Amino acid sequence: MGRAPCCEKMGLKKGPWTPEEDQILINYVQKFGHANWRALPKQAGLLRCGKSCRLRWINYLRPDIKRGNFTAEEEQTIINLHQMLGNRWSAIAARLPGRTDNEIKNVWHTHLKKRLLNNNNSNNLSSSSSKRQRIDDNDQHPISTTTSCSSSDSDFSSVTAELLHQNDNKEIVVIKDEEEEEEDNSNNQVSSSSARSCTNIIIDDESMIWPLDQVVSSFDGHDHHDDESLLFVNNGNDEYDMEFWYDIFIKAGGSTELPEF
DNA sequence: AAGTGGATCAACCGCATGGTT
DNA sequence: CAACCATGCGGTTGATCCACT
Repeated sequence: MGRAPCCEKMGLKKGPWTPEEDQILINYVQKFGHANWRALPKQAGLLRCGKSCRLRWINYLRPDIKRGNFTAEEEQTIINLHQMLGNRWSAIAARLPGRTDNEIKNVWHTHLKKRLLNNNNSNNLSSSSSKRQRIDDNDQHPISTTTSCSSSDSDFSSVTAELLHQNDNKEIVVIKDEEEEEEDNSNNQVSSSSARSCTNIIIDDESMIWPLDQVVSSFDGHDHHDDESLLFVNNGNDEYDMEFWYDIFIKAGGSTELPEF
């Protein structure tokens, strides 16, 4: 579709912002707001494209931006949220007041990712089966700990969500619905509308379907053959709404159960 | 002091998405 | 319904800093 070319006009400035430019942008936004980023630079007298102005404002000039290093609590929150949401930096930033998606993304790539890698290197898991190997092929930093939560939300009564394993863009979440445990669990169908109908199904990043018992036991070393669990993998393509899982996690007070790394 | 390489982070780029005409 | 437009998002880049040799 017709995507508007950005900064197509010659003469628009690029690169680092000067204090003067910052001040012009701040003054303009404080006076007139930023209803139209595209028109803003022209009206404010800036030789920048609207996109650049927006980014500068959002990531640096906004009055509610928090400055300084991330606290240990913030870092742990990022780690937990990344487990639940993957690389959804804006979603993570929305839950960290004063922090921007760009900042969080940078912190993740420069600090947290490495820290997890180091910790996991000293905590290596040995692969034991071909199916396990298949899943771990792209797994650069598996997290061997388990994060659990439960929810008493009326819509999802007695739901327990357990993050079994996470790697780059894949989360494996076991959902135990006590109400549905008594229902038929032979339903081997995948539904994009609700993971509750994904009984005993796992989808990996190539949309392959694996038997629940083989996959789960390969991760935690236990036989889940009789589990009436729902196994769910987010493959990072937005087929499933990880916000849903995050909400369950938060409602259950999951943030207090931080995995040890 | 100069050179080098890794770490950091602000900014850019391209694509996706949703709203409007 | 299609085309257009504005904005948001995530990945990537490149300038700068800093420690080390």
